[in-house]
Amino acid sequence: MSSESPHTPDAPLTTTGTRQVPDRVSLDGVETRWDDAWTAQDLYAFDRTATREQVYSIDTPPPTVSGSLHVGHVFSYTHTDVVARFQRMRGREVFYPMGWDDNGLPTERRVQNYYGVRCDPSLPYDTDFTPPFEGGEGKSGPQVPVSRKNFVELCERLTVEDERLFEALWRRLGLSVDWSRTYQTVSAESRAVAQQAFLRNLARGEAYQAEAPGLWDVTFQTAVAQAELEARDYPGAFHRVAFHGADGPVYIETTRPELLPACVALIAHPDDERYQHLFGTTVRSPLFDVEIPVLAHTLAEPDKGAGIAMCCTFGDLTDVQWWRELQLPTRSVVGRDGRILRETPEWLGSEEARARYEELAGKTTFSAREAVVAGLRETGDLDGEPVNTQRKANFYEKGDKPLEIVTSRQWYIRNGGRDESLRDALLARGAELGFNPDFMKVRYENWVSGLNGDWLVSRQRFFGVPFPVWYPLDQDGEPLHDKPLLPTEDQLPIDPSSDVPEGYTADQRGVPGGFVADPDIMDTWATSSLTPQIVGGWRTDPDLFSRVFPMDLRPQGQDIIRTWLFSTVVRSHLEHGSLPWSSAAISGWILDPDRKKMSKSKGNVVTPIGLLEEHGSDAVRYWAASARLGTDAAFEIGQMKIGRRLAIKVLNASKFALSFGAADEPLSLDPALVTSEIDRAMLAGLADVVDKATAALLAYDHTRALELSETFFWTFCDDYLELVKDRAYGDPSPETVSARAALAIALDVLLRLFAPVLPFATEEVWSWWREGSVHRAPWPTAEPLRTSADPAVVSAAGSALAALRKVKSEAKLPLRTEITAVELVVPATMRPGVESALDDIRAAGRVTGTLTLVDGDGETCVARDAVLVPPAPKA
RNA sequence: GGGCCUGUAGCUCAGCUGGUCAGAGCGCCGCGCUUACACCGCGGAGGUCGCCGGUUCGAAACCGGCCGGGCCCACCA
Repeated sequence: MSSESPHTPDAPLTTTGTRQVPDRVSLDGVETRWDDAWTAQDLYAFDRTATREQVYSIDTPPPTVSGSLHVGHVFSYTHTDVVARFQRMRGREVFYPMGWDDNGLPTERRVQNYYGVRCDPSLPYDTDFTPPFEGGEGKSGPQVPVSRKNFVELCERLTVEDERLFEALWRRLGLSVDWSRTYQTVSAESRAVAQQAFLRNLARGEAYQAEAPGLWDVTFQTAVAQAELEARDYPGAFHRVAFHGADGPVYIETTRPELLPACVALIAHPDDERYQHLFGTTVRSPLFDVEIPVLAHTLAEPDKGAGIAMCCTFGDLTDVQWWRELQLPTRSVVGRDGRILRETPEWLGSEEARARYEELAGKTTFSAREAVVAGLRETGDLDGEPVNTQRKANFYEKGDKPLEIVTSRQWYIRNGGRDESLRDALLARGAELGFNPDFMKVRYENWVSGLNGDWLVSRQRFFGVPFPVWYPLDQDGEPLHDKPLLPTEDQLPIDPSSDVPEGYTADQRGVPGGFVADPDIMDTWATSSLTPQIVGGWRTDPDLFSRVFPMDLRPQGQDIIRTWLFSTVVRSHLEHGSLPWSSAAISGWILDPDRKKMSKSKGNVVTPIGLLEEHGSDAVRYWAASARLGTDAAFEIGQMKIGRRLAIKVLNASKFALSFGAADEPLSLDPALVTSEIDRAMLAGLADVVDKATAALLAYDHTRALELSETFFWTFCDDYLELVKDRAYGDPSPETVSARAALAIALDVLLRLFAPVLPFATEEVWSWWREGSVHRAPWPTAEPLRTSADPAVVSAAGSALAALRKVKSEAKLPLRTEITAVELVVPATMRPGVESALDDIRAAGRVTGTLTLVDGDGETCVARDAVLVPPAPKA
């Protein structure tokens, strides 16, 4: 438990013991070694006695387990882990769980194929069910129907294996998740939370049922919500069709002639001169001979098509609006299977029309269109030939056929789409939420402002969280939808298709006077929108919930702001009257080298585990941490190599800095021992870095923090370390002690600065000379490092050293070449710094003779008239 | 059509609210096994800061327009 690792922010900087630095350092095997150690220590376990003020809670996105993790996941989850580690070191008790999303279409399909089963909610639960096979791929063979409960059990069985692999990857990546706190979106607890939240929405009138036209996917045979729409190009053709008016034909243009029998009006703009004389009159439709009114509505656009539109029930969302606002009749002809309804409608105007219809009945819209067009040709009502066009059609994001609009009974949750005051309240929530980067906020605002209806939460699928609702059946066996039977909260979760409502017996299911289950399941976002409640124990552990909610951070991708982020805000607003979290961190995409979004399409997929094995986890994390939030990043192996180099440099520089003095002699971290000017200047510079890096991390700018630390570190290695190493080697004198203490203090701080990004390398070094874990060590503060010295002393001395090195480099001589005499031209601003570090400069530059300082006015030091004595060739 | 982001050395990117910058790393060229590191070190070359105007004493940075890239909404007659 965490109590073993004190992490007070004010821990003294004076502890140390003996050192055990390996002769050869390496990153090989650090990932598994430290993951094992951290697990054994329960290093990242959440201490639930912490108060809300002490806690930093993260609403981690649950990855879909039936897919596979890709580089983009590694990228964005690293961002979150950097935040988690930083906050933990700052002394916050970090609540960092991991969820698995196993509730959705991808899992449903995978289970079907893997076990050769198909969910049929009407079946009873079979306690001894054994699937026909395991490990199936593809869709071969018949599928055995099983009850929903059996299906869910199979799902849970299969996903356990996926989850194990996912966890192994996350552990190797070094995510500091509390692995005792995982959740599944399909678990009983998740289902119970989803059902309870729904029942509360229902009780407060925020959830309601309505029979209304809505977008419908004919392949999946389910209703689809606005947030799941995708507009895609779809080939179509304009057909110019004649309606028969009293004064001759009225031509309209349509891309959906098969909807002709569903036509309820012709509509033109009220100001359109061409149609003034027709408003208020009627025409008759071709082929089907129905009397159709000609009406005016401002939504009709005079420059589109013929300027007068055929309104059908329903061709598109504009039709729905006209139908509603002009109170038009309903004449549906497309069924839920996407085919023309088999029953011949009664509104058709003649025997001939009925015959025409019967030819269409049962056909797909595509075939029906061909038949209607043929009919129009025959009667001469098609003017000219169809003109091909590219139009946009709405698709379900997972579907491949354009959506139809059909009337159905569905559940909705209010989200401001039809209610201005709720919309304003949700916009205010968005304004209250700290988006990182902040421009992501406008995506939220645009989406909420553009909502045109409430949130459709019911889906006509089988696998998912069922609505906890039954309906009584009247004496005719018809369900009474307005008198739902509901379970109590303590009965949850329930499956209405196998559980029985209070006051009924199982044999009354489906019989007149009995009851029937609501057949639908909830939208996957209806569960996902409750991740804070699921993981925080809202239903079963109010004490925990009060300590973690409202949470601190929601990390996620920008593509699901309109879905996951928004729906979570809606649920929290309705249930708790607050935001679900105070901040959101939005990660960008990973682009492949061609600047395309890295997708799962073959060719540009790199398996994450392969990356981690090849480059090391710290290296991959470094690449991820080098990209700002909200910005797309290139998949760059080069950046990982730089990260690996940095991690190895940390190892080597640390080994060196710890090598001075006897290994069994404690190293002091007391700043009071640091007396030499350049040492004090180095620490002063480090103090600035600590301040700026801390501020950057608090602002969710991990990139800037890393850059600051890294830049300092390389200068520290290349200049400072070179300058002081001779002094540090010496016999203990105040100057030697100063150098050693400064090195130890700087190392101690640098390791902690790098710990969030390079958890393995820093922990490795920490273990050589410190107790406990660097990841529970306090985040460094600037105060103990602050001195009166000017950080510029280090750069001045560095410039002087560079000048001496350059002389040797240009003479093509080794750096250990001695300089017996040299003039150093020093800019006035650097003079004090160079003078104060002169002994170190001489030592590092191997200046054994005279070194004369001359005033100069450049920006760097320049060495001239150097007398070089090359080292004797090696024997 | 509306909105957001973006265009800086061959590559990946820094350049915070206009006045040391034209920068870093990679790559490239040259040199060097220096008692931490050759999974390294040192030195060097490389750019009209997309284009055109404007504001200003001064713009890569601010404003307008254009061009190019990415994304989100709207567009189904």
